[in-house]
Amino acid sequence: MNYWLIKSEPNTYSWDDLVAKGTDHWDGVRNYAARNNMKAMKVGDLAFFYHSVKEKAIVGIAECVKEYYPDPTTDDDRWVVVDFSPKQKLEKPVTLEDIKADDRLQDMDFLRLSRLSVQSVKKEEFDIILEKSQS
DNA sequence: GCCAACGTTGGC
DNA sequence: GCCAACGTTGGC
Repeated sequence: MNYWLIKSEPNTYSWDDLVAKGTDHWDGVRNYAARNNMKAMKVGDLAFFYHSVKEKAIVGIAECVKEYYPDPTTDDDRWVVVDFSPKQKLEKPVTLEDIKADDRLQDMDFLRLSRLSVQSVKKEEFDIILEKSQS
């Protein structure tokens, strides 16, 4: 079981959009590092859903329900998508500020590689953030 | 709205 | 295959 973080601008695609759809593919990734992460995802893996730009907060947890397959939105066979379903909404969003303020989370890819749209999260980091969402 | 970071493109 | 130019993302 692995943990991930996926980012989206809520204006383009929000947590509520995923909830409304039930299950949806995560398309539009055009970055090799992000794609490689998607290829590594397994069914049952969990991903934080982060709203960038305006909210700058993790708002929910999505579960990978289908492993990677070719991106239906392009003919270019380099790109793939995975399917997600909403798993649970966080009681309280965990903001970028919250993450920056926690000494234990300073090494996250999230802080170092702010532009990577699909990134991996360590189990310890996942647990810490989950804990923050409940306090 | 600005600008830094960084990934991608394209000329050589 | 290198590297400069360019475009995009996303925090501030």
